[in-house]
Amino acid sequence: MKKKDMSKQAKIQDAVAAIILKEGPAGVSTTKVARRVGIAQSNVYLYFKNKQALIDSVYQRETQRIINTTALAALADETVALPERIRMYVQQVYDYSLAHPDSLTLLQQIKSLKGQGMELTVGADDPNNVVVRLLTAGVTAGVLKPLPVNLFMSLVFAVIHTHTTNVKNGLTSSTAVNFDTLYPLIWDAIRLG
Amino acid sequence: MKKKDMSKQAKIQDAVAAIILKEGPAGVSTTKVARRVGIAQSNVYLYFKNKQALIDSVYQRETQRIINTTALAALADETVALPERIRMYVQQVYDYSLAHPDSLTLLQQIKSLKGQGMELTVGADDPNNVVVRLLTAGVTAGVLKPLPVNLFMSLVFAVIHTHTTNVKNGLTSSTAVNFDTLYPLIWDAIRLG
Amino acid sequence: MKKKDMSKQAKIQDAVAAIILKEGPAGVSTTKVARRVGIAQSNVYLYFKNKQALIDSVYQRETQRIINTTALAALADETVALPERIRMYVQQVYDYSLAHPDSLTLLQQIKSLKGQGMELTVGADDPNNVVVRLLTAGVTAGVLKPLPVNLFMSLVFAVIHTHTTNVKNGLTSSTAVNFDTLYPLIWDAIRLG
Amino acid sequence: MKKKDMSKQAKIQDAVAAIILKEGPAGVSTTKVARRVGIAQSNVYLYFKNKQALIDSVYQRETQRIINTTALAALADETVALPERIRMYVQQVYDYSLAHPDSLTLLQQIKSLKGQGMELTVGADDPNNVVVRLLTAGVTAGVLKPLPVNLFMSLVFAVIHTHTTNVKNGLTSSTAVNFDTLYPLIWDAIRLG
DNA sequence: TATGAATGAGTGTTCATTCAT
DNA sequence: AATGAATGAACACTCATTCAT
Repeated sequence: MKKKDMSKQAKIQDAVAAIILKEGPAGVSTTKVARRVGIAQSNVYLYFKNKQALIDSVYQRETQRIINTTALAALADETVALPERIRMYVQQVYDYSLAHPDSLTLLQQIKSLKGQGMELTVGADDPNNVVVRLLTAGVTAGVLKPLPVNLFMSLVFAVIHTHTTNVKNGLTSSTAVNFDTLYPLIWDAIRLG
Repeated sequence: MKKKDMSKQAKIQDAVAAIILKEGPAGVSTTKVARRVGIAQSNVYLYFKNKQALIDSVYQRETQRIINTTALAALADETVALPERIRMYVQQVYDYSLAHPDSLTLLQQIKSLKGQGMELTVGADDPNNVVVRLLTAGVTAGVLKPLPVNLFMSLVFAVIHTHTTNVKNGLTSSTAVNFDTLYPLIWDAIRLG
Repeated sequence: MKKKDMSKQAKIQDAVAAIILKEGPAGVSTTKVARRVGIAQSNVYLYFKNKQALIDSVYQRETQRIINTTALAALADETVALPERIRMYVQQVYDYSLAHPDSLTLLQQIKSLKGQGMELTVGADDPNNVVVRLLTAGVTAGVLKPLPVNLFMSLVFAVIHTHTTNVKNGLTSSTAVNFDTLYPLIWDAIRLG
Repeated sequence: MKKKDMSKQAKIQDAVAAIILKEGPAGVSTTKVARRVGIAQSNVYLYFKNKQALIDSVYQRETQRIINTTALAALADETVALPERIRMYVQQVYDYSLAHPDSLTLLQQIKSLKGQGMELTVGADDPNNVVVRLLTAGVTAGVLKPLPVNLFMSLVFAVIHTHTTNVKNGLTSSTAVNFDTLYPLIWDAIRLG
C-alpha cells in the first residue's frame, strides 16, 4: 500500500538513496537508478532536470524529513528553560537517528560528493535556523560554553551518528547504551561550569 | 627545492590529494591527475597498478604522516597519569590538524568513496591501536565514562576537525579559540564524574 | 531491399564478420565495427552486452544458418540406408560451403580466438548431435572404419573447406572438381573395407 | 642445462609460443612476453624489430623445426616407390605431431592472426616444396586421385592434428589408435582405384 | 647488452543527456 | 507520461614503440 501510492518521483529518489548507501555517491548513475525503479533510463529526465538536480532533491527530501519529524516549535518555546530545550533538541536528533539509521549517513555521503568541507549538521548554514538560535541563546545566557555553536552541533551529530552506527552494526546494544547514558557525554561537554 | 626533489610518485599523489579536496573523491580521474602533473595519462600506470591503488596510497601516505608526526610512544608511557596522557593525545590531534588542515578532510573524503559507514579516526580499526588502548584503560580505571571508546574518538575528531575548518575558513580566529579553550569541551564530555 | 530491411543488430554482426574475414578475429574492435556500420561506437553496446557477446552472437548466427540450411531430419531418417545418409551429410556440407564460402572460415577464425584446440566441426561438442549419431551408427554397423568419429568430421570439413577456398581463389574451377569427383576422396577414406 | 644454454632470443620465442598456446595469438603482448622471460619490456626490441617480426620468427622457427626433424631427402629419393615415399611422408608428419603435439596448433594459431584463408600445411606455398612435388608425382603416375594436391595435404594435416589433439586430451589412447590404424584412413582417401 | 621512463594511440565500457515517436 | 534509439564525451587501462642512459 505504501509502495503503491508512491509517486514515481519518490521511487526514483528512493532508488538513488539506496544506491548511495550501498555503493557510495559515486555509484549513482541514471542507468542504475532506472533499472532499479523499472523504468526507461530517459524517463529519469521527465522528473528531474539532470542528475545533479536529482541528487540535490534527495538531499533536500532527507533534510525536510528531519525537519518534519522534529518538533521545531517546541525548541523555540521561550517559556521552557534553555537546558530543557537543549535536551529536547538532542533527544530529537537521537530519536530520529535511531529510527532512521541511514538518514544521516545519506546526507553525509551526498555532501562528500562535492569537495567542500563538511559542516553537515542540517541547515547549520541557515543563520535563522532554530537550532542555531537555541544554542546561541544558550551561550549568551551563560548556560553553554562560549564557543562557536557549530562545534556543538558537530559534536552532537558525531556522537549520535557513531552511536547509531554502532547499534546498527551490532557493536552496541541499544539497551546497554540509551539516551540517558549518552546524553551526559553531550551535556557535560557543552554546558558551562 | 621542495618540488624539485619530489619523486614523480609523490607528485601524482599530491595531484590526487588536491583534486579530492577541490572536487571530492569522485572527481579524481587519471586524465585529470596526469594533466595536473604534466605527464601522459598512461604514465600514471607506471607508478600505480591502478586507480584504486593510487587512491589507497594517498590514504596510507596521509595516515603515515599522522603516525610519524605524533608521539605515540608517550601515549603508552604508563608512568604518566591517564588524564595527562589523554590530554596529550587530544593535543597531538589538535596540533596536527591545525598544522595540516586538509589532512583529516582528505582522509574523510577517501573513506566516503566506498559506501561504508565512517569509522575513520585513523587506525581505529586496529584493535591493538595505541589510542584505543589508552581510552579503554581510561574507562577501566574509572577516569572516563563507561561508553564505547569509538564514541570518544569520534567526538574528538569531530570537534577538532570542525574547529580547524572554522579557522581555515576565517570563521574563528585561532587565538580566540585555542587548545586551552577547546579542550574542556572534550574533557568535560568524556571524563567520569 | 536487402540492406534496408536489416535490423541494426544484423548490420553490426555483418560488420564483425567482414572484419574477421579481412583482418582476422584480433582485428575486431568496437570502433572499427561502428565505423563500418556508420554509427557511434557506444551504440554497439545498445545491441550487445559487450564485445564477447557480440562475437559469440556472430558465431551462433553462423552455426544457426548452417543448421537452418541443412536438412537434419533427413540424416536421421532410419528408413534410408546409412551410406546414403552419410553421402547426404557430406553433400549438405559441400553445398553449404560452396554457397557460403566464408562461413566455415568465419567459424574457424572465431574459434581460434580462444587458445583452445579446434574441434570446430559445428556442434561436435553436442553428444546428441545428429551427425555424431549418424557417423557413430555407421561405425557400429560396420559401414565405417572403427575410429573416433571426430576424425571423420574433421576430414570432411578440411577437404571441403580447402576445396571451397581453392574455388574462391580461382585455383580450382568448380566444374573441374565437383561433388562427384570430390566425394570419393571422403568416402574411400572413411568406409570400411 | 637445456634452458641455461638457450639464447635470450630463443627464450623470448618460447614465451611467445607458450602464450599463444595458452591464450591464443591475440594474447601476445610485449609486456607479457617480457614478464615471462624476466627481462625489461623494451628489451624485446633488442632482439626483434617489432612485434610482427617476433611472431613471424616464432612461426618460422616452428616450420624449420619440422623441416629439420623430417627426413626430406628420403621423400625425394626416386629409387623408392611412390606409395612407399608417400607413406613415409605421412608417417613423418604423424611422428612429429605426436612428439610435438602443440606444434601444429601453434602454427595454425599464428596463421589465424591474419585474415587470409588458411592453407597452413607447412610450406604448401612453396611450389618447389618437396611434398608438393612428391604428391604431384603421385597424381601424374596415376597412384593418387587426380585432384589438387593441397586437398591431400589438408586432409593429412586435419586427420593427424585431430588425432594428436584427441590423444593429448585423453579422448583417444595412442595405443588404441596408432599409425597403422590411422594410415588407411588417409591412404584409402587419396590413392587411385 | 640492458634498462626504466616515457608516450600517443588505442582498447572496451559507461555515462549523462537529447530527441523522435 | 513514457520509451528506445542515439550519441559524444569521458573513463580506466593496455599496448607497441622509442630513447636516454
